[in-house]
Amino acid sequence: SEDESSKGEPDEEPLYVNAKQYKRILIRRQARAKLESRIPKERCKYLHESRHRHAMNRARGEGGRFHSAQEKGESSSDGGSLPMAPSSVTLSRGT
Amino acid sequence: PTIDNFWPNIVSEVHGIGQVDAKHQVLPLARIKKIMKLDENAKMIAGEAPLLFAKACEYFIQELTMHAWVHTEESRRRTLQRSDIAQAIANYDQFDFLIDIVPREEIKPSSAQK
Amino acid sequence: MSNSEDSQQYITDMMVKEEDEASGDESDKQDNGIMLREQDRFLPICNIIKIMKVPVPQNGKIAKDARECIQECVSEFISFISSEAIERSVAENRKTVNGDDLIAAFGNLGFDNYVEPLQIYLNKYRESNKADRNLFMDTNFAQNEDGSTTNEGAKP
DNA sequence: AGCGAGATCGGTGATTGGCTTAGAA
DNA sequence: TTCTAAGCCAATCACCGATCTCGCT
Repeated sequence: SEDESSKGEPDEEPLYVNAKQYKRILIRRQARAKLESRIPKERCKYLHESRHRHAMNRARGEGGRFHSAQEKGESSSDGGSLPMAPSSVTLSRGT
Repeated sequence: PTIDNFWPNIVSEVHGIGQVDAKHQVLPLARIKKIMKLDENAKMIAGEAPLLFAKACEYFIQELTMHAWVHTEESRRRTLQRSDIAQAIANYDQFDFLIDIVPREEIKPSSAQK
Repeated sequence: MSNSEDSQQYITDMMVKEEDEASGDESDKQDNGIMLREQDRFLPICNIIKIMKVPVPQNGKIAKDARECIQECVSEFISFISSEAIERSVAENRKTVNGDDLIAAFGNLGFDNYVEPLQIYLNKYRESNKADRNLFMDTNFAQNEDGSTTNEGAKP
């Protein structure tokens, strides 16, 4: 029950492709093969180390969301660390 | 907003443009040019080429996503996933050039195939 | 000094040059030239997502796999059309790929739907550039000897 | 003349993860 | 039902666009 028609190409086409694209598909296949050695086989977890660290160090709300303005310094002797009690608290996002 | 009205809407949209706003494109022109230069035959590239591609890529992304979403709905899902795109590519011969990028076997089982 | 390199990335950002692969080889090693990063091969994922959300209903979701799939498809789209357009420019002994090469490539590869809107867009872009150039050169002379103002709507 | 590659620069939006829960399975 | 994974926030900094010089046609 398998019958990939034969040849030995990377991915076998379903017998017919768009006639206007066929030749270019083959040319592109060769071009990509030349580039293949320079392409990492898998995607990185993140693109930039600095941005990763920035995201990790950012102030976050209770729901894991990024939150604005957690003070940079942290030398407050005050025990209350909550930014302020707003009139309304975390609102669940209705979808 | 249907597939049949997609290109007619695009055409009337371009007519509505007064002056082409080269800045503030949705897609970065420098990145498009960089991708074009990956071709070993590429020598010089006119400034208008990345601009045309920026527009064309918007159309392409919208059209492919729109075709894929049809299959998302057919499967009674609300999350578009990779297999929907594979289906969309298999069902429209203008997407044949993506056959190596998203091979046929990526189509999830028990789905019709034209 | 505080720059600690992590194992996943290749090189930070300074000292990255660009590829230039010479010739003559199809066997893959590990680094035949310089490794390409995702930023070199793909358009930003954020911009892709924004465009994908347009034809999808407001409450619809998009899987991560699907975003990255479209991202790869777009790059192949660019390379596919470019390849055809470049070949046409070479065939006409030009060193520069221009918009007409691209539009011809769209037509030849079966993307007939793209031709009309892109042609209109290209014409408007060239007109805008000419208009801006003339305005800049003239600056003070608001003289219109030409009068062939093919402009349509003025932009307030 | 005009037009594009390459380098430099400064301004800015893409990148980014923890928690909730929609929704795939 | 179980439990994976998409959306949600906004601050930094890599990259994009603007601008220049220098080359080509």
